[in-house]
Amino acid sequence: MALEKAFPEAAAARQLEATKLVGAEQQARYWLLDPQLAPASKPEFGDFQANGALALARPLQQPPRAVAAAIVEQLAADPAFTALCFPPQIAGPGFINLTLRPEALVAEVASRLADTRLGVPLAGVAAAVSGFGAAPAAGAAAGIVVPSPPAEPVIVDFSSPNIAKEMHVGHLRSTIIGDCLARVLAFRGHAVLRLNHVGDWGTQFGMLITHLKREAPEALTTADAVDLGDLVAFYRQAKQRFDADEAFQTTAREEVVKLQAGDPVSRRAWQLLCDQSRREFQLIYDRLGIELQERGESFYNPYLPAVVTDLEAAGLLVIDDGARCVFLEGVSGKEGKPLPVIVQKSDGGFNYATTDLAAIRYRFAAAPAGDGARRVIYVTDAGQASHFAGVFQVARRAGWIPEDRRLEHVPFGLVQGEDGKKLKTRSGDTVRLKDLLDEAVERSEADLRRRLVEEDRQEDEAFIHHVATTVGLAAVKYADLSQNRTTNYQFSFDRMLALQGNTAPYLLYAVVRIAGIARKGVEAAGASDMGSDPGDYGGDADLAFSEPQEWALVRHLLGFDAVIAEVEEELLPNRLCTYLFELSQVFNRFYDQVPVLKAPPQARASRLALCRLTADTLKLGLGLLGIPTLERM
RNA sequence: GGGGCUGUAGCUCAGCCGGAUAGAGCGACGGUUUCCUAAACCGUAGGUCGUGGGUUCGAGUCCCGCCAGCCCCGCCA
Repeated sequence: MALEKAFPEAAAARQLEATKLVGAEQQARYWLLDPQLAPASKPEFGDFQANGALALARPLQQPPRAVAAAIVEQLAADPAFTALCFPPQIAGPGFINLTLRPEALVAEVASRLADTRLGVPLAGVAAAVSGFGAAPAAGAAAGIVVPSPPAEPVIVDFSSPNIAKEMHVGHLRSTIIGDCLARVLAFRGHAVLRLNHVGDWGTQFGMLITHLKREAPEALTTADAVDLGDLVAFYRQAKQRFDADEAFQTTAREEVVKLQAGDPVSRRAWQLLCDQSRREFQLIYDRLGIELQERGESFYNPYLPAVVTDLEAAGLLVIDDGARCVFLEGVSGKEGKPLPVIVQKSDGGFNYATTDLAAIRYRFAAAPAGDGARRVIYVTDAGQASHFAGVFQVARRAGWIPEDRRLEHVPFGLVQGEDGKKLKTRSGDTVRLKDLLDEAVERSEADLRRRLVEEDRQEDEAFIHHVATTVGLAAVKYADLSQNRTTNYQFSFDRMLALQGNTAPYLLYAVVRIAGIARKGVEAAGASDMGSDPGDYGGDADLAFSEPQEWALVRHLLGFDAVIAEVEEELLPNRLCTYLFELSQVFNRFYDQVPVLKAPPQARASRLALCRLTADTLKLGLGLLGIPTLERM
């Protein structure tokens, strides 16, 4: 955040001090030490704390507090620093506590109010604008310093359901987390390619087509001859036959070969099945407000042979038991033998590892023969961690990943039921995503209707439907995103729809409260002669804050950009959720204890401005989570 | 057998490249409404951070051992 501009100063001063205190021969070593500046761990310590003095004490052979004192002396001599912060306090064993001057905070609030990006820089612009003393809004005000957006895209590979199957809870996390990460990256100014790597190729199709030829041939020639539910049943039967019947297996494998070779009849059947599934997936995506570009496994079919050729040329291929493999370094399997990644089966066919390798190769290859990606992110369950580790290693050794490009697996844990086991329906089936979303919305609607009765409110059906849908879907998304991605999480309708706690309804309610103030503010403004532009309640006022709850809100609001930067780097949406939850809590305390509309004019204008900035921050933050907000609920 | 992830309050979980007295929500108990939606706010109780070592001025956080749970491991994806 802009407030952290104090940081470079502190760092420079400390480094300067280190130079003086140690001999020249040791300078280089300490030059690289950082002052360990971090947000204060407790409000009474101020805004930031620098812990670097403690680490320096030993090498300098001086008491930590003496080192801290020397640093503080340097800081005090710096006009830029003293303009921003009060004189630093040395506390405890040698912590340096920094407190920002109110004027600095107010100035930053004012600049955020004028900045639609709320202080979040566009990627690549950060360095240019961050010179000390530059007004944070300077970039925006000077009119788009933005260089042409980077041509190299960031690819987010997520959702990835399988054709001829319905989406189930297993796809939930990938879809929601991937969408959120894509939104954050796009907001930071990256060109984002959202790829849906659907399972539309391979053995499963041989199975299905072979089975349908006997059971329901019309499905292979006529669109929608059987509905998707039946198709799923056929798929299950096909799988059973495949596992039990050797002759069927052979036929199915031959069918795959025909399909991959482009046999017109097989292709036509495949196309029909894909179209049908695609429409079904799209219903879910539309409902969740998620955009995706489909590029399934079949897309990489033409590139599969080149994978093998490349690996062969790189000298990585080994034929083992008739299969072409690359043996992994540093990963030993059974009996100490290195673990293989099989890229071509003994029957000559390719498997999913080959497809994943072809995808990596294509995605990093320069356009137009590839995507030329700068960063590729895979959002899949943690169970595939070793698969991706292996595939990534092969891709690196093959030389497909240029220097300074990033390739990351973003794993997530399982969705579990409240019994701690994998989520299932009462009858033991996997839960269909559609049913899960339906139930969330139904429960949300029931809650709403109960409240309307209790509060004696009248709302029309359109309102009820809209609110119930928004809240229900938001609850599902938020429950997923607010959890640390890497761990399994327990799915609970009751918890996610709770009106209090770290839930979507709680956050949405905070936005609704502010919207209420805005509405009333505009009505009141119509009566008096304050400005009547509803989008600008108090924005132009001179800001002045006095109450502790106002300052708490100010300080929290100014942390937004730092959180976004963190999510972009760590790819952990729950950090943003925690921030927004805390912001809502701080706002609710403010709302509870500080009157806004009934305050005297000067305070009122400042408080309205704070409300607007809070609402904007919540809306933007929730938007990045893929959650739309409401004016009333 | 090898590898990965996880173990923090009764429950669900945070804890941001080690930092000051380990935080929140739910649940429990007790308060707050002439006032912008009380779907809120305030307070109390509750933890030897799985366990044993180690590194460090300082460890929930890093390293090693052990215990428990989940997941992955050659021609499925």
